[in-house]
Amino acid sequence: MNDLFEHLNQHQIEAVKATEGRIRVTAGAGSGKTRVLAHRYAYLVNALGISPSNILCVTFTNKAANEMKKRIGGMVSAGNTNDFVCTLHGFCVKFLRKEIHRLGYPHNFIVLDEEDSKDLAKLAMKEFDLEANQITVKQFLASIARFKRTSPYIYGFMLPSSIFKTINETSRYFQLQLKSFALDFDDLIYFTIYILENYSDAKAYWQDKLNYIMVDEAQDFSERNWTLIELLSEHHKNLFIVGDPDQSIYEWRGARPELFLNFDSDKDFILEENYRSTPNILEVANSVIKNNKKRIEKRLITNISKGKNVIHYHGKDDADESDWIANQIVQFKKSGFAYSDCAILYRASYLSRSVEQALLKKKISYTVWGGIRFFERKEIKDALGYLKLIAYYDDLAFRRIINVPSRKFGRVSMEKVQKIAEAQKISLYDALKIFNKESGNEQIKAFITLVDDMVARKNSVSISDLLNYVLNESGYMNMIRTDSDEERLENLEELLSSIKNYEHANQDDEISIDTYLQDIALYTNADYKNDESTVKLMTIHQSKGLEFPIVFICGLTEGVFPSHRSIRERKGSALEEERRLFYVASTRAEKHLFLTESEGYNASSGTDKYPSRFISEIADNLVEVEGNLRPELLEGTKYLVKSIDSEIDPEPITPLNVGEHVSHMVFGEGVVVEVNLEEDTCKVHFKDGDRHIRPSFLTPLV
DNA sequence: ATTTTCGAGATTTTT
DNA sequence: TCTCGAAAAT
Repeated sequence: MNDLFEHLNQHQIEAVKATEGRIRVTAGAGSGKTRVLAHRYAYLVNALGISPSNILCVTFTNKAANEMKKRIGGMVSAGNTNDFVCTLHGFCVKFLRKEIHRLGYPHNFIVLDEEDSKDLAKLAMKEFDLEANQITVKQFLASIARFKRTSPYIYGFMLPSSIFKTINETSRYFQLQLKSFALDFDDLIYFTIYILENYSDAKAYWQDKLNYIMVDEAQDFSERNWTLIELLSEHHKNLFIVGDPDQSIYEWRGARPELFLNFDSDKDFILEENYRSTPNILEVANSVIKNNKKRIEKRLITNISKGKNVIHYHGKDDADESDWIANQIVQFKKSGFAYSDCAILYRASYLSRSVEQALLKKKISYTVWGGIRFFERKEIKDALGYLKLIAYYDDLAFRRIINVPSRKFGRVSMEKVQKIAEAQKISLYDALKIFNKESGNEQIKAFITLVDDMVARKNSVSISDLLNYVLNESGYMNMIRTDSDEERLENLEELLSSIKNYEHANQDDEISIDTYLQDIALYTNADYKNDESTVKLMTIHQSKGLEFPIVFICGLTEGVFPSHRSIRERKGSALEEERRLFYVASTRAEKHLFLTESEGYNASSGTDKYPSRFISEIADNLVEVEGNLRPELLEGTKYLVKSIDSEIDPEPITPLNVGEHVSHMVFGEGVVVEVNLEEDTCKVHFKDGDRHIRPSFLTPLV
């Protein structure tokens, strides 16, 4: 039993042993919080005899859940299923499969991912002529989310006329959702809360069942997440939360780190000892994060020896920056590191491109983590669309694949079928059968025969065989093959083999297309593609919770990281979040940390590129500069920061004219040669060349 | 009249 | 790389 505590320090052991009551653990980066959670879980099971079915362990991502399961699996004797080690959304799905019948929904309701929601939104908007010119799909979905947050809409879901007095695009969106019994991510949380609050027997059952609840990354919880978790722990009151406000990087999505700070705890633990990074790296992280005003002071200490300097490389353009990174990796490889020891982190996914090119050139094998997430890939969604159509006659799946591959069934045919479906209140697929009798073509006829055939056989054939057959017979495989799109073909192969794995792993249970689709409903990542011998490329958000011996943070350009959107947001909270993002990124590194950026022209902000303000926030003696970093570039950053800060009021509109003489703080005097009002930039001829500059950065010369 | 193809434009972060 | 709108192809 004691070996359970062997690899823990005193604070960690105390936290693990504090099982009863409301416990809060504030754990800095690299202080071993996952380890504490896993050990606590094992302690509950092995030492106290609690059954895993009475423990809920909530993680933030599916990846983290899998990681946690693996760790726990190594400590808890086999046979103890840990069903409730999952994301909060994952728990809600499990909960709702059992309980949603109370609201008149079938247990096999569909979960909409973001793209599905977008498709639905587009449909609803189109019907009311609200296409992109008025509001974007994103804005429309945001308004739906707002509506769901503020209205008792679940009641309205069941009786749509009672809540929507007028028929509009919003009510239509709800109607479409209801027709497919489809829940989006928000619905999962809200429906669960609704059932717990309104059905006392369900509430009694679940509150009694969940003896112990643990939450990882609790600083990323939204208000509704807290409502739910408090509701679930109301009876036993054993709630153990772990988090780090400095690593809150999801406020844009509704995370409320202050609720973690305000948590009403019986006992508090603080883990400050860092086991991951060298002091050099920690000091860099600390010297940036301390610029945040909204923060509790926390000091990370470490016993690791000093280590190598953090290096800032300044490239002359983004290709140069990427090449430099690739060269460093080659050097590390020569000195005995593996490619998998290296990670390249960036603010936005599009930044991976130039890095990828450089790695390809040097023949360095790499994996882009979740760049395009596996289950969001077109071909995977199409393949699953065929399965969904067979399993549920799902309308959304129908729309997706009816003309893929082409069956001469375009917009006009779709409208006709939709009319039939609407008039008779039947699914689109049933409507297609009626449509087919009147004006169907050969291909549509063959499609119907195929689907009907598959529906008849769906319970007697294995899922993998069925999918394989459908993809071949429908001509989908042929389409991909004639495109000779190797990657898509491989992805489909991978999907098939993952289904085979699934069938193998669950061979004792009764499995069907239905259960399979339900089980993968929340999976957006392909976690099984974990290649040991490749450099990892990922966004900083995706890197959370991971660690690597060697980390490159690239694209550290003002306007990219921090992004110009958060800079523009006047409240400053967005900028503080960017800073926390930098903190997360830099504390991923164990031994070596590299910060890279480059000169050039930034198309999205319409100006030249300057080093990120975060670099200038680092104390001078902490970084070593490589590359030709001209001092005026750092001045440019300072100027950029200052002028945006002073831009509190809407900038005065004094349009510049072509030919006007202007002066710029860094580039000196010049002449305006072009004015672009739409992009709010102008091209100025300076003595050392032409540059695009925002008018507000120029002073007219009299 | 419909469907398909082709080229231009745009990209934060995720359950 | 993917999405969307306009011209070409059926």
